[in-house]
Amino acid sequence: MKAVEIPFAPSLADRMQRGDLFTEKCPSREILKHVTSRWGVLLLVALLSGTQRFSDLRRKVNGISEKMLAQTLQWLESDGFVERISYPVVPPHVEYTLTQSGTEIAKKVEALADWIELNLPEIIAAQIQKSEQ
Amino acid sequence: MKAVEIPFAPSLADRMQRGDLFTEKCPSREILKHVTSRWGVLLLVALLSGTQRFSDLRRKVNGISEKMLAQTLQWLESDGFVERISYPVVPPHVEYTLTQSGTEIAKKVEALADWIELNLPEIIAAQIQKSEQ
DNA sequence: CAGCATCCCCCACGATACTG
DNA sequence: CAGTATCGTGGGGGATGCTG
Repeated sequence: MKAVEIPFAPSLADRMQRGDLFTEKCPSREILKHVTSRWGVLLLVALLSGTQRFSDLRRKVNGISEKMLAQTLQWLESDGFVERISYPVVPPHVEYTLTQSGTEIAKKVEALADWIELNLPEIIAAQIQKSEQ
Repeated sequence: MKAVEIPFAPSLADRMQRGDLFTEKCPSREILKHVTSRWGVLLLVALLSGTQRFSDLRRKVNGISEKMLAQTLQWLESDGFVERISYPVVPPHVEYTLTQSGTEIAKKVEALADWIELNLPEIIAAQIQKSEQ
């Protein structure tokens, strides 16, 4: 477990003028990386359906490997977006649930994903047009 | 220039039950990859401020290399999110602008980024708490 | 100024095998 | 079932140098 680094607090002024996001080593970029990662996006959206087990998620998110599932869930858990509940039984039974803040951010991510799915036809059409000109 | 692949059309039924996003090789995942890529996010948000030149963007998005700037802009252009306008002068003058659909998706991305910046204190606090327990 | 070409590195990720 | 450990690869991405 890597130690948490000292957070640097951006001034309110910085935040007002559209943020420190554009700054290197801004802590937000790290969170953003977890959330917008290839599997982070899909897991957050998947978890909006409610509490699910490890194997449920593995089945639902097509193409994810066990390694990346475990790792991404750990990222999201460490950011406080996902709560992991392990029942001491055999065979093991572990459940994953979105926290309050996890639900909030998942909805933002879902809005993005939904927009893309909805507008996919036009996007593809634009690509084809470009390739033909 | 790579040929555009034949788009496969997901059935409406699939779309209704929360999408083909969970399917491997879904075209949406590719778009999502461009948009949520490390630099894609930042460029989209940066371009919400209006038309900007290559070097403007390079300065604004701290830490990006010329290579990744050019490459990411090409991704976004090929998806129809960014329009590239090149003026035939020397020295070269090239401008980048969000298209209509680019503006829409950029706003979704911005909403996500803003949420993170706003809630960063709580997120960091949650991380610290976890590391101490 | 706005790139493209080239080289190179690192790590995200997949595949496989093993465990409590 | 729900993971860890290990190994190998691809490509994301940086640095540098060259052009119109």
